[in-house]
Amino acid sequence: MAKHRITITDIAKEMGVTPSTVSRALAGNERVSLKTRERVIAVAKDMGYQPNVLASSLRSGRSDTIGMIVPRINRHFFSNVISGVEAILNPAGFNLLICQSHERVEDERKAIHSLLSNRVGGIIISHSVETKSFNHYNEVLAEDIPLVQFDRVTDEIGGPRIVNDNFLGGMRSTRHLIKNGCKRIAHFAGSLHVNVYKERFDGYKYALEKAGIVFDSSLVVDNCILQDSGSQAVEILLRSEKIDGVFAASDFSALGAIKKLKEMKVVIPGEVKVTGFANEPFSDLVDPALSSVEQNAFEMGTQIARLIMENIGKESIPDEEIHVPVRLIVRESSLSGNSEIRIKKDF
Amino acid sequence: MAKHRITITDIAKEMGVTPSTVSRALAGNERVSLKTRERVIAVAKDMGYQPNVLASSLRSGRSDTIGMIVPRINRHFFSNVISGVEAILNPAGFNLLICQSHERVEDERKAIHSLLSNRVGGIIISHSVETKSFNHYNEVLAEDIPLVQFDRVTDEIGGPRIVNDNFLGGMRSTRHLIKNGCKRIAHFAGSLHVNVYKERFDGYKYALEKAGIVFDSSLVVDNCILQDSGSQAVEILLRSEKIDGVFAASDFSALGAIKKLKEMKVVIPGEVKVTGFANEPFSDLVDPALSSVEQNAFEMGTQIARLIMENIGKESIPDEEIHVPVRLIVRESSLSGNSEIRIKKDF
DNA sequence: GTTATCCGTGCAAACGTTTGTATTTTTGCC
DNA sequence: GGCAAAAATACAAACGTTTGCACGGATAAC
Repeated sequence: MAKHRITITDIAKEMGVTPSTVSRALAGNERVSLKTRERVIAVAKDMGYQPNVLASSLRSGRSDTIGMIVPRINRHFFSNVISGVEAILNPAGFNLLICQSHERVEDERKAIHSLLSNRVGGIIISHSVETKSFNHYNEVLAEDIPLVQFDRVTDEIGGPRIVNDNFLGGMRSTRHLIKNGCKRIAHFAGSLHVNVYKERFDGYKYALEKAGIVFDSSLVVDNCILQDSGSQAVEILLRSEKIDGVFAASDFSALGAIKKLKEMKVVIPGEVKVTGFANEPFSDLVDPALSSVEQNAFEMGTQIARLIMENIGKESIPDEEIHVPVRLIVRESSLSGNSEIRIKKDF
Repeated sequence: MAKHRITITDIAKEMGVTPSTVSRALAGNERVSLKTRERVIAVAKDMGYQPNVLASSLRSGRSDTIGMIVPRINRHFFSNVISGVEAILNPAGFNLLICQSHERVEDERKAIHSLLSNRVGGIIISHSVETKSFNHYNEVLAEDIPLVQFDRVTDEIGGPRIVNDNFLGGMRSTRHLIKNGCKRIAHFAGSLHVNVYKERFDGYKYALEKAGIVFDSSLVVDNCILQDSGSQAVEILLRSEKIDGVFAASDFSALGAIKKLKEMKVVIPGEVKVTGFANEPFSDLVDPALSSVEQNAFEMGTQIARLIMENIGKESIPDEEIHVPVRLIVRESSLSGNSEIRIKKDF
């Protein structure tokens, strides 16, 4: 029916003023008298006016939409970061346009283009695991719209990066296993060209070194972040090696390991202790409950949002890396009965 | 640096033609010669042209952005529906603007406004649990942009509704429990003003009736979809009632029940059998693994996307309710050792 | 060679805002 | 009451497209 949407021109006509006055009134501009401002707002509400943000951003060159690209939204970590971002952005009048890269660099490239076409005011990104070169970001940087990287980041792109303290998480997990008596700790790593996995690995090595344990590369399984690969890895490892601990860079591979170990009648945590990473919702449901590193996803999101809002309209964006603290959550899968007291120190 | 974004006018000047020709050429319009079309596309690519969708939708009145409102994105079901929607929409050149209502009707209202302001071409919605009146949708209907409801729907709003076969899910779960020997089956329901919970409840009642079991309202716990309420409910019930089965409308309350029952040393499935709903990722991780009703979220998403694309630009949108089949997944939590064969029929 | 037809392109207005500048109205002051 | 200054509003162009219509030139028909 009412195909015609109310515009400021309609309001202007209705009131016998010009669109400019209406526009300024709605924007709260002091140049129009308080009386008129109030009248305009009343009439606008009365007529059911919905501002056209397309026209607005076209004219003003500004946009209240922020683009966000994540590998997948159905991952606990990412969906919580998104919630954190929205918690800050929405009340401030911004919208979030969310894209998934599905871990594919091609989709990531497409998403970038789509966001640029939508003239977003800023872009928030966590790279796909496939992404190794970053020239598709040149356009973003050339347009100088703020680009904030989080979690999966690279220093090949300027601007702020906000990451978990993955090194600390890896170090603490490993140290915790050592304190609980592990001597030969395997590490299920992710792709080591991705910062988060590299840093978890570095933390692992560092903890070993600090404890005087010689690093043994045959205990490291690369590209092992899925449940299946965790199962396979632990099975293969146990054939040739004697291990008494597993620090997995992902809760999923840790889960796979636990399942396989149980199947093999290896006692957890008695014979092998296991820790994971990300504190997925399932980690306290498995038996034994899985120790894991909690990432403060929501808080990370709020920081990202604040960062991008700060940088909108700024000429140059500072290069900085912000670390969000992580927390080791100790559960049954990594406890040796006799050291519970000492572990408390790990929190 | 290059603050100036390339426009079709730039391309036109460069080539010595007019913007209209460029516009038509890029749109693949037959009215411009193939030769020119090819040249335009080449030059556009060469100059790094990014179409301005704001200007485009402003002028054309069409928008390639679809808005979607869900209670929360960090729920397995919803994030998978979203993925399904995107899987169809993105290749077709549409973008998805996702909003969360956080189960609050006020946020839902705000999201609607925001989407309308963004002049989306269509809206996909699953209502918040709080939403009981629907007049905030009048504006959407008045603008006649397609509105597709899914999962949590109401027939107070016209247009297509796409839902799981919740009745069937409830019926099958209950029947399965009955076939496995349960005589007194409790039901943990959600808010009964929400269609999905109402229908699961109806399915439960229907199955009881068909089996000649008298419905007993004291075995129904209202508003019981969270883990904690599941724990409490089972504890309270067992004090006064003798039950041997629980059909929970949510995996979370089923989980709570399982945890509490184990704590109370009640044997599952020996003394009490439990089934849930939604087949959350954790349901096969708990011990005993939880029987649940799988909702085909991704496929539902693809259907929603097709539906909304079909209806864009249409005058009137047909009122229809589409049912997506569900599947009962039987796991340990509801099996009586001696009837495994008969259960197969439930699939 | 004239006229009709068609093809390719140009012209200009429009979408709904915002915003710099101009104009009118009000106010204060002598 | 006249005048300048200040306040309030109007005017008009612009943002980057799309699109109905007009136009010129080539081809075809007679």
